[in-house]
Amino acid sequence: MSKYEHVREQVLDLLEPLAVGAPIPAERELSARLGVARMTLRRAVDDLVRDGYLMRRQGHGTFVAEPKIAQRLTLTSFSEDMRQRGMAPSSRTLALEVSPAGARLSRKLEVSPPDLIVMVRRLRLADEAPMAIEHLHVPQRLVPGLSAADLAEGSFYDLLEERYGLVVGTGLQAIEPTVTDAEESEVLGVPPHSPALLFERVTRDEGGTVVEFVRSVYRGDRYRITTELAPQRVRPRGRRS
Amino acid sequence: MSKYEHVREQVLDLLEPLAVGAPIPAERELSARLGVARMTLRRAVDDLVRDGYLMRRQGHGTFVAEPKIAQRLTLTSFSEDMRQRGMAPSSRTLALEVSPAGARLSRKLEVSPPDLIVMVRRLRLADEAPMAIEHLHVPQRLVPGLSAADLAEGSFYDLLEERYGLVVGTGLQAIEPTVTDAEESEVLGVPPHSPALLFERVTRDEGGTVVEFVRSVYRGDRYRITTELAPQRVRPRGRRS
DNA sequence: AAGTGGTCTAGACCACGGC
DNA sequence: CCGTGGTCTAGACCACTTT
Repeated sequence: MSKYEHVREQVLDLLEPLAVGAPIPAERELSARLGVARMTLRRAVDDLVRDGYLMRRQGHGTFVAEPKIAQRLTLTSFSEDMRQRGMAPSSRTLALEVSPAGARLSRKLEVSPPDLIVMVRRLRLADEAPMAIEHLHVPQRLVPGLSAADLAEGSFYDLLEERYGLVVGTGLQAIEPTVTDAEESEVLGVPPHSPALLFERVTRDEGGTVVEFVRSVYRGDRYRITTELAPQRVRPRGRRS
Repeated sequence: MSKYEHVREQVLDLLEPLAVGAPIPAERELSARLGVARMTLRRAVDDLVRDGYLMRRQGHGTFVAEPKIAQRLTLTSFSEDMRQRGMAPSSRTLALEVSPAGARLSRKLEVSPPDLIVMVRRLRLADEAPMAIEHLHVPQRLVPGLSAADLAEGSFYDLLEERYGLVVGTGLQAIEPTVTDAEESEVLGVPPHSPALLFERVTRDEGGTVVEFVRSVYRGDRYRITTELAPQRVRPRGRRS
């Protein structure tokens, strides 16, 4: 772990017991206390400010920020997402089968069409009420021995890391509006043709290998996306390809 | 303009003629050439990497990145958003009226209920085809003399800055799925009850004053959100309020 | 071994806010 | 005025990749 990451953890520990709005020690003092250069401390604090833990006021000080109203759109599992929203996540596996990828899936997963894919259909619940239907696709080669029981509890990403050594790196996600079809309405317990959000996500590990393709339908009446927007700083411009 | 911002502009100029994948000069050389410390150059390059213009490979070099597949969810105007998507934005004002804020709007805009609000209903087009309906609400005090003609062309944010000296700072946006009602379907030219995205945004200037509340309905068949997701680095934890 | 980006330092000066 | 965060410097060493 780099020094500034370590400092970030220390500052998190320091601000934890503080009330919202309370100041943390001045940068010069804190860097001395932690035994690092001020630049190193600032790098850590920069991160915490970006993540909404702290707020700076020039010429005044650095303060504990309001608890995040809006979490950033970040690469997180359903489980973690729900916990951040203050709900208890759970899951019910509706189907699990293994079959060849085929044309469309093989492109998404960057494998050969005949390669075997584990396909899982899961109902996702928050506080015991249906929240989303998830279609998960993972190349079988990456997760040998994966069973329905493995998916019953806990985060899939944690499982990937702990059992298979796959650390999630980046993801590309598309979001569009849709309405539920008859089957989705039934499973989610909403009227037919209810507004819903369709998520499609391709996730890669740290090495760039595609580890999953997920297609999820979220109930529109229970799920909304809230984001805090920053102004874009860089002037827009065209670029050659 | 700070030095590193100036450096960022210079680096942008430098990489503009380069093809995707081409390397830019090494950091030590480039910082010398631009007459700044390496740390200052790095701060500028950090920004450009975060914004997807450049890509670093440790021990190898820094390279011109692929044109962004996914723009970040950033505080940008409709005009800019459409240009980034490669379409030509335009606008048609459907209605403009001034009336008291009332209970709900006064909360959103953080003004008194009797305060006058400029309310604008606009059809937003991309490549001459309807894309969204926008309901814009701005306290009249902030934009005296605003007329429908002002909104016909150009970005509203540019207008705010140039004529009224209001620089957009942060925004809080909520996104949820919906279906078009009869009137929206008519104006947007889509079948009734088509999937659509509902955006609600509250925007503040740099001083924290609310400058606008916008409620927009986007066609689901023409508009999708694509985001690149980064793993969350900071451990999640509870915090007192 | 040489060259690259990644991190860290100790210090300087500037800009801003409150007293 | 003083203390705060904001920026910038010149140099050092580390980690990684390629030759």
